[in-house]
Amino acid sequence: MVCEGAMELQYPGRDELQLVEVLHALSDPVRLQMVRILDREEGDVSCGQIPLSVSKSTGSHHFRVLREAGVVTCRDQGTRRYYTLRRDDLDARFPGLLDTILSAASAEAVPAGPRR
Amino acid sequence: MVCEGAMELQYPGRDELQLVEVLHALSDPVRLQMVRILDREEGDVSCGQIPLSVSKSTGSHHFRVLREAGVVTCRDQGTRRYYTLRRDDLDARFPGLLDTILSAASAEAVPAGPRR
DNA sequence: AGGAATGTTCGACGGTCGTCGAACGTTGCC
DNA sequence: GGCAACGTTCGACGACCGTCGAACATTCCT
Repeated sequence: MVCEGAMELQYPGRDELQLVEVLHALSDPVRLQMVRILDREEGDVSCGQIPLSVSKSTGSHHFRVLREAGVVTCRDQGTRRYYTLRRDDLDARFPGLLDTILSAASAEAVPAGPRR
Repeated sequence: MVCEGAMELQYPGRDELQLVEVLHALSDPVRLQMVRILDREEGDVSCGQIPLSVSKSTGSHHFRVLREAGVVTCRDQGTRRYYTLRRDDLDARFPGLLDTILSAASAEAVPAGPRR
């Protein structure tokens, strides 16, 4: 849709971030992958730019979960919706959490060849 | 039961820990609370010693999830089963993850009265 | 205006999850 | 031996989750 016209998308404020919600949002392989890409790309990534292993609608759903958990924000530009990691808010509320999880994800993601 | 006699309980080895599984295990309020208590008590905690907000069987179920995700180990002694956080393994595989999450949980857990 | 591109929403589906009480197996103590 | 304490297992239940295709809304381009 990239719609909602006058009203903004809803997501929790910095002080409303719930640890359990964030952990749950990141405990899905697809969503974790999304977050890793958002991390690498330094924001400004739209749905279509990410090579998703699921359908369009499923991808949209996962982005919504991330948004409602407070992990990402989005901003519309033309027909695209760009997502951004809420680094500052996450760091402020749960210091080090995002980085640690991203590091853990990288450390684990050694598909075939530990040292290369 | 506190049984299984000749065979040990199954749980993943250090190198088999999956980030997504760990995050999922910790994304439940009851389980996160369990882990927080195990952290404070420095291991050696049995089911019955924890003030659970759920029934006995549900508590047992959650401990199993934690164990199968590789977050805790257990050891039987008499009629009791003592659980322990797998700190070393978690730290080795996902450095800082456990501490960061525990800190985040503490930081967040200020029910009514930020500074007290 | 018309059409293409992008992303959301809406059922619908199967599977998993969290919860419980009841039944059971172990262990330890009278 | 018998009984109480402890924790697990077994259905069962409702709720939620991940997935999809189809339909829709918005924007942009020609």
